[in-house]
Amino acid sequence: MEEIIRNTALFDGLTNSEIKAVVRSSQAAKRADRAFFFLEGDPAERVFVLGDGKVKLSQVTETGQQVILGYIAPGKVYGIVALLEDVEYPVSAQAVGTCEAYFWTQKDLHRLMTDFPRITFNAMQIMGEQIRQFQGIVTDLATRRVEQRIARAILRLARQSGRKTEVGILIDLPLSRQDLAEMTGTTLYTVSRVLALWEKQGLTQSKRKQIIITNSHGLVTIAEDLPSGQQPAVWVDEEM
Amino acid sequence: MEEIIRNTALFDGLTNSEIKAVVRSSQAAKRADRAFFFLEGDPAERVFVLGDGKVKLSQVTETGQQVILGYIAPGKVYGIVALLEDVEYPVSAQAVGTCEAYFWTQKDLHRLMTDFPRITFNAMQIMGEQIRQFQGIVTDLATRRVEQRIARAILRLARQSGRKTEVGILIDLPLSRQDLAEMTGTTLYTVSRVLALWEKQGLTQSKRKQIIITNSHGLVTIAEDLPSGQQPAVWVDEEM
DNA sequence: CGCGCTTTTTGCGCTGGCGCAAGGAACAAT
DNA sequence: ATTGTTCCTTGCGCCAGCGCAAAAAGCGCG
Repeated sequence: MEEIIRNTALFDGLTNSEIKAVVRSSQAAKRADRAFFFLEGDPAERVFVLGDGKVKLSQVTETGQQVILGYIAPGKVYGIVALLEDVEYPVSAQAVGTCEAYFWTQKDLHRLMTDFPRITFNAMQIMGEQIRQFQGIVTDLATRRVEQRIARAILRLARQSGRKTEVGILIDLPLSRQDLAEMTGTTLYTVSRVLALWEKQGLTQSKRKQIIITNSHGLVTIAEDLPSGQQPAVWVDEEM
Repeated sequence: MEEIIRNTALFDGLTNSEIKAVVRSSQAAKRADRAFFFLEGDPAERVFVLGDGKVKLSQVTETGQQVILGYIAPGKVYGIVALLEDVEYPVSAQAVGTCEAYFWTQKDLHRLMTDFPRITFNAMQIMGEQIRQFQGIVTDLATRRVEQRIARAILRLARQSGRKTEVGILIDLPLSRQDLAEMTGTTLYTVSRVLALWEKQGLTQSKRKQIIITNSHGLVTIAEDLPSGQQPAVWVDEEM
């Protein structure tokens, strides 16, 4: 547990004794599958670091459509907006499978930040990272066609939750067609059809809530919209 | 000029003497129409506050398609990622008309931030704001149909660059159909047709690179996809 | 005022992707 | 095994939005 906290970007660069202080003011939170850590619109007062499991971040529109903004892997921070004053969580955070997390209240973290300014620096770094990521997603949604968006979403997931197997890179998440549709602004029907096509082309293998990339090269070709047969930039390290 | 800097969110809550120190380390930058303050991919080493004019933030895909991520109004901060170490600007910032801005180097700002921690706090606040905004745009792009997205983009612009006139709320930006298309992930043709329709319905009046909202109520109805005739939430204050 | 450039409009044909509906497959619980 | 539930597939019809092309309208400049 101290291990997780020590290796989190939020507490990067702290000394052992500083980490101790951080650990001391931490609290633990467990969630069963599908339980929420917080809901969109809740007053944001806790910053979380995921210990074990996966967490889904999503928004829901007035018409009830869900949008998945991303998944959190162990060691990653979520709910970081709780550092700011008087804000609400802009997304909901839901456990995907049983989860263990650590959290700090706004008050505790403010104290830690004054004691150890490095944390403030780290927090800004994380927020900057997020801004960049969302800007990229906006550009994706605005310019790419559906097949490309799906390819890019899968590659993004592979980079953060990919696990190498004999067959290929397994997306280590229970990821339904519906989920993928909600990440890419399309429908489960279209996702299903695209995955069926890719299976035929030998790019992926997919089962119920599971996807394996069997030819990342080929998938990258689609993701970058190359006229096929070109050298793609590195997206997923083949030798993970 | 001190006036602008004093009223910027980044320097909110500083005392007069502190503002003086901030002003002392500031530098001025002017740009002609269409000139760039920085390009996507440039090493990020300056944080800007716009004094006069308008600035467009955009990304370009490998295939050359431009995406407009937003416009900056006077008094607003841009390039704030330059606070972080070793990053590149994720967007380009281009002058729309002649612009005057003030900027601080990363080094200067780090010093100011240690001297006046309030600046750090403000910076985080701004970044949090941006994260929320982009998350909202992602959800828009993923779930709304074109007409709705255009309505929402225009209302967003109205809130930050709207000017009340006798006819209605003028979007105080030279905004072409193409620009609006690049903000909403559609084509200039579709934007043109939508604006023509709205003109007929009395919702907007549009000329070359200019849009006036003549019935914000009606526009909001579209933006929120209400079955028409319902009470919309407040989007743009009619009594601006 | 006339020329050239940029922006806008609109007709037209086309298609990518939507979404219903129905059936099948995988999993969980008893 | 049986039943219920959730998830996935696929045929089919449809239409929102794309994008070419060509013309019109504005604007700046000499």
